[in-house]
Amino acid sequence: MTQRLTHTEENYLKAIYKANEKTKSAVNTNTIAAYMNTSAASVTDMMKKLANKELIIYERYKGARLSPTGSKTATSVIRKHRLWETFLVQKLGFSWEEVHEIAEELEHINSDELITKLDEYLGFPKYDPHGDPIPSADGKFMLREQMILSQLNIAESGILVGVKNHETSFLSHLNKLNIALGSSILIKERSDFDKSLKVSVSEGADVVLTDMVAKNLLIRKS
Amino acid sequence: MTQRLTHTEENYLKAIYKANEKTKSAVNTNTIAAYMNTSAASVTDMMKKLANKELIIYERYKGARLSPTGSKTATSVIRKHRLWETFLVQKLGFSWEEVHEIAEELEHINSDELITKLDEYLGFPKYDPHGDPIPSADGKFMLREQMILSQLNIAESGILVGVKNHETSFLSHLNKLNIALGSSILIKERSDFDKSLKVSVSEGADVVLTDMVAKNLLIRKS
DNA sequence: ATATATTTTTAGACAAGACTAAAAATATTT
DNA sequence: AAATATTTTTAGTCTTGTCTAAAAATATAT
Repeated sequence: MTQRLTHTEENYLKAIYKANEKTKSAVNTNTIAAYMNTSAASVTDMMKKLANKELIIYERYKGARLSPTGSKTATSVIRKHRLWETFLVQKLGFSWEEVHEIAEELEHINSDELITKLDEYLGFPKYDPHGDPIPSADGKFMLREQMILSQLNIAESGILVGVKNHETSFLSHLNKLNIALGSSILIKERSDFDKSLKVSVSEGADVVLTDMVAKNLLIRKS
Repeated sequence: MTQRLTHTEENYLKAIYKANEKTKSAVNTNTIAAYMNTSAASVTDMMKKLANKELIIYERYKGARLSPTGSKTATSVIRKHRLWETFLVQKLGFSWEEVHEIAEELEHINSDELITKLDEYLGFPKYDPHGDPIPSADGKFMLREQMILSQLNIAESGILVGVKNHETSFLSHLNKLNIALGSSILIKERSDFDKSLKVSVSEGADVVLTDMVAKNLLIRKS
């Protein structure tokens, strides 16, 4: 008896889910407000509604955490988002920095059958175009061994499997550097001064990555 | 400078467009209320809002008609609906009676680029899975020569190019009779009593169609 | 052409999701 | 531990889209 939720309710659940991934404990009102780009007062209002619907466990002044139902809903929305992003890139030819906004709308389309068929059509992908894991229908994520590029030593190399930052500007920056999912990155030098790296990408020309960039690249050691 | 509209506003515009297709003149409040499955009072409220935004021309007690902008918006929503229906059937393998509801949601996704790419991906289809014409980006419909099956005489035949009724029950009925878009239908007998037809479908076994069914089948004479 | 019926609009309310400003609770300093 | 700062909640409004009941306009029938 999954109740039908509004887009806004679904987005709040997603925000709590994502905030909780990082902090682990109950999520603050202000944190949610930042995620949702709204006021703390609005968040409090919504927390009461979601608690009433038993989607979250909420205690005044203590923050919120997802109930089992709420968690299921949140992962289902994330699943839909990531499957749609995969569709947009793999089938329609969008670039990875163009798909987030559109998927933000598509993720709220309400049809289990649609998602089942889309998943099949895409060949049951396990990762989306940014390398994020796509949860299965029952909410399980396929985990993988990964580390941050900055943790590699000189002469070590890795395959890019994901990015931590999804901003258009960051992704476009990677495009310009010819860095994409699957690229092989070999560390050649590290500056003692600012930790910037000289790397070669897929056996090609050398490029310089600031530490800020390197910290946002997830690789599998190779 | 196309303003961003709510789903509801878009649905009202679509309703006015469709009602106007039939009646040609300004559309009554009650007619719109029936299309939207809401009260006349709500319609009046919305008419004021849409008139304020210059999407319709509205006169109290006289009804509404679309402005050029309103008409453009309505056709764009219809274009999106029909492209998505085509996607659902051709790519995801849905049956023609399953796609309307899902497309009712998808038609409100807001991205011109998405629709351009989807159109291309589908091979620029001119008709959707029910045989309805898909308007081009500039709002033009591809018309075709067609007539209603009931107008055929004995021994004449036609190719099914569209259906006038989109209800699930009607479409499932056609499925059972093995009638689909492209089927060739040959009239063999007509009952004087109730106008029911004995026809053969694509050179196959004979089936009986009630007049109610025959009136909803659009064919190209063959 | 007057009475009756129908259609449409107005008036007043409500729920959802948001806001601002002020009050209350909790955290952090000194 | 008192004073100050921060966070969170409450109170009161607003907008959107809806509703019902009553009033006004238009259409139909006698």
